[in-house]
Amino acid sequence: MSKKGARRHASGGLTMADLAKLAGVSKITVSRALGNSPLVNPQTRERIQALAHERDYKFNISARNLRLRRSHTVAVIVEMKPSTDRTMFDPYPLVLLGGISQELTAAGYSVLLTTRQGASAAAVQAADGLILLGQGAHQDAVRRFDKLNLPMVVWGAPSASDAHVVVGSDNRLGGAVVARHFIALGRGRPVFIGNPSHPEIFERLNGFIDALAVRGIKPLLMRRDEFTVDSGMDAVRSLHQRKVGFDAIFACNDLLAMGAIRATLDLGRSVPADVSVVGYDDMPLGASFLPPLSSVRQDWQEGGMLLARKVLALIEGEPASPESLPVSLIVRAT
Amino acid sequence: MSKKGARRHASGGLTMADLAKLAGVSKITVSRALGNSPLVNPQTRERIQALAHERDYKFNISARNLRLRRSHTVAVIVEMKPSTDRTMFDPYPLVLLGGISQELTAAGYSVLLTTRQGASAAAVQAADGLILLGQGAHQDAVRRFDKLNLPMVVWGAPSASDAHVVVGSDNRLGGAVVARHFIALGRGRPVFIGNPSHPEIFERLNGFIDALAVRGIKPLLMRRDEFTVDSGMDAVRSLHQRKVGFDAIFACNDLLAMGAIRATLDLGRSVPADVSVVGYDDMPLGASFLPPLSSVRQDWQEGGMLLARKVLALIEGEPASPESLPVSLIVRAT
DNA sequence: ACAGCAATTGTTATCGGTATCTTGATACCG
DNA sequence: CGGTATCAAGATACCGATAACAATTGCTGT
Repeated sequence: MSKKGARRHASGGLTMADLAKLAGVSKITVSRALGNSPLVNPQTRERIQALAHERDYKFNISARNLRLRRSHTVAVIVEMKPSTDRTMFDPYPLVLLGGISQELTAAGYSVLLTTRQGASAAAVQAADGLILLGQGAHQDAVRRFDKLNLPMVVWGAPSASDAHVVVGSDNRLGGAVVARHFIALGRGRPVFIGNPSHPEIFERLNGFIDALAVRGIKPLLMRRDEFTVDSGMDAVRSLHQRKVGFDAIFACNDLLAMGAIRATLDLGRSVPADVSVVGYDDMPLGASFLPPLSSVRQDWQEGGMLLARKVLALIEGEPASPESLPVSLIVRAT
Repeated sequence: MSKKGARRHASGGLTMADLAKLAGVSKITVSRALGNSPLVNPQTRERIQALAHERDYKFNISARNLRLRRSHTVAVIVEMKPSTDRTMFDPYPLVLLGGISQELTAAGYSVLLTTRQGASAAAVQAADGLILLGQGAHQDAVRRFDKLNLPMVVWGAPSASDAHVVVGSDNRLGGAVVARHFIALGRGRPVFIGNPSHPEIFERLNGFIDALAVRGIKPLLMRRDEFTVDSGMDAVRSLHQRKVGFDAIFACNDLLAMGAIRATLDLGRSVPADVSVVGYDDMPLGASFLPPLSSVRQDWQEGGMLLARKVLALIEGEPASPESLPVSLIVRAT
């Protein structure tokens, strides 16, 4: 019973040696023909390629990998807990993945997707390079993968202390852009909603604070750990209960922003007349929200592609440097 | 310049032969020790494992794969166009992936993520099995992968004609459940919004129609290709312009449902007093929508795990049959 | 006519593991 | 005490591709 399935895979196909025998040449000639090497006669090449196609010959990648000592594979390690984790349900990592995948594929590489736990599962070691996604990446995880001694690129907020190539969008700029927007609108009592224990969000907060400081404005920090609509509503209600005045809200995520707007409206105040609100991530839904949400947009797709290009560079032995991607403020109705 | 990076990867580590020399045994003994084979003396095993750890020995997966003719890898092929494609920006495939990944990892397998274009990129051939995600999967793509002759499982709507193992959530049931909900509410003029050229959505529509037919009710089909809020609003406005009466809406996606609700409210009608609305997918945001959205929930996580289990079964040569996952109607305020 | 060169193809070794078959040593049995 | 069972470890032969080097052929130039 277990034979059938296994055998189909195991010895289903011909090898180069088989093809060689069929074509009356040696294996190496077959190898060269299939690899489009200039070392074979064009006619021979044609003949062998045709034969290979006809007989449905399939490459044995493992053999090639072994011989070439290269797998043409990059492992992408994602923080992906099955629990109620943010990362897992957000569409963004997927877009990031899309960018990575697109770029790697174009370069003839494959993507080995792994979770942190699964990363021990051997196969990662066969990769030519590593990409780390997920906010926790900076702390302990990085070290574990460091010692694999593979070309590695990390997505996140760069910190002075790390020695690896970090690519991320410019969160500090994101915060600053919003701050300047508020200043331009003449807002003087801004609130920041979010969880600054995430390095990326910490950066947003810092950019926000610093840019506001230019005008002597100090924002209020409403720490909220969840990235949900409810959490955003709760934050604003809590402000109200404490009778704290505010005329602008920077939520570090669009869902929080939506919640904040809703709670603000519920309290009888107008958005944007009384309170300006800006979110982060510019999720597709934001444009259809009522009122249409202003938000900071990150180019995830491009981020993924950049990550991919950096690993590829490292794999080729070329240098690669950390890089921050610009973000843009999309001003809508709020 | 290109040497440094390449070399680091290529010949950085020791081989079993090296370890063997160091330990004064033969390489096969090392192999056994590291593989926890009962064929070595426990003491020897300890000693070798300690040595391996100390010297930071790294397995060469390619070599093992070649010898064992197994890669312990499953390729997941995703429809992931960089264009404005639905799949790419939806969080659901990621959840599906999460389920797959979790289950495969637990079984000691890795996930090779590939897009359709990239699927030609060699590495797929090295996989022990295949999982196809993405709505287009049924048509042409399947055949291409069929001839790889690998254990394969497809996510989607089962159709009588296909010969492969299809796993999906029970879309027909999803439609039926909504129909019964409307019937129970006494609604007699239901509308379906969505794009039935997707096989999965076609099923939802059919389930909806059939279950309504029991009461002699015929729903109106508002075909809309985009899965967006705007598209949902547009559908309802169009109904209104054409002066079509309706008292219930089944949108094949939550965003469409939200748009439909908004447009309905804009037109001065009440939800749910005048019009009942049910969406599909039960996205997290739905619960926070105003009014909280009723929706059909699919268990994507479980779906992913099921897909994984089926391929694993096939890989082991065991039989596997198509399967539909139950869905559940989450009744909220609409 | 023969060295010299280019174009093709072949021979051999090797990548780093593991399966199979043997061998050596020790223990156990009647 | 001879013979067999048991355990531990080694020798050898692969898995299927490719690199390095070698060999063959035909053609060129002087």
